Amino acid sequence: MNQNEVKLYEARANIIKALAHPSRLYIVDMLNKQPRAVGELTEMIGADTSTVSKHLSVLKNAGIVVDEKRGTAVIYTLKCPCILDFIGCIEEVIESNTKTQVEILSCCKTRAAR
Amino acid sequence: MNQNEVKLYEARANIIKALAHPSRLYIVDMLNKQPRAVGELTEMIGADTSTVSKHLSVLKNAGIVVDEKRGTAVIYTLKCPCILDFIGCIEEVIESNTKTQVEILSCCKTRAAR
DNA sequence: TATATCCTTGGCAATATTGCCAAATAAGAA
DNA sequence: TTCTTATTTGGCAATATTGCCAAGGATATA
Repeated sequence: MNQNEVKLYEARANIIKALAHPSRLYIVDMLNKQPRAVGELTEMIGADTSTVSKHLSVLKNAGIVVDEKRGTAVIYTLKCPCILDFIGCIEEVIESNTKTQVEILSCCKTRAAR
Repeated sequence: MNQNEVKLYEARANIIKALAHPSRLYIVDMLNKQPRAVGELTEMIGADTSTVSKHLSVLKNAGIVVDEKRGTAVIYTLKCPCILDFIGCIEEVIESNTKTQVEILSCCKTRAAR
């Protein structure tokens, strides 16, 4: 890896890191349906407001969401809906893993039956 | 978030976490071109063998790659090529962020020129 | 068997992430 | 202005990640 490659992969990793948390993935899913205020998301997630606010700032810094003030509230919106294709791929990996598990289990069953 | 939702988002986050590292993203890119032995990847990355081996085991545990022994070597192969669509999306986010930066800069230039 | 090669694992220190509480800030309402 | 609501920020302890070194398999070759 040369310097430029390192920079490229670091840039990618930084965005992926922003997604690498259950609450933040949940937020992305929720914002895909509609923009939401911090308070709404906080209630849906069931964590401290400050925690959710920090999660949102991680997503914002990564350029995944944008915010907009409306009165005292702050509305967050998903900026790149392609994030969801991404999640489709993750689901494929999960399914593939599950399939592998099932195969392992059925293999053991067969052997035990002999 | 109910219990099942928590489990779902945790499962997704675990796979995304496995991708959230520059060296591991590089490995995924390299394995997309062709399967590789640990030693080859180690040389390409320029880290300690043990470090690369641990990165590979993270990817393997997440179900993103598979390994296969060949003599003393261990060949790793990308299991889910859809991972790359995923990276396409990440590139979109990076480009979008860059665009935003350019806009901010050009805005400042305009003001400075007045 | 001995020896070399390739890879994984254990251990550990440095660093980063997470989530809560408390305090600060922002904006509208009284 | 003062009060209230909505959100962000600072601080901190608990936890997780990272990367090196050293040691431990596993497999081929002499």
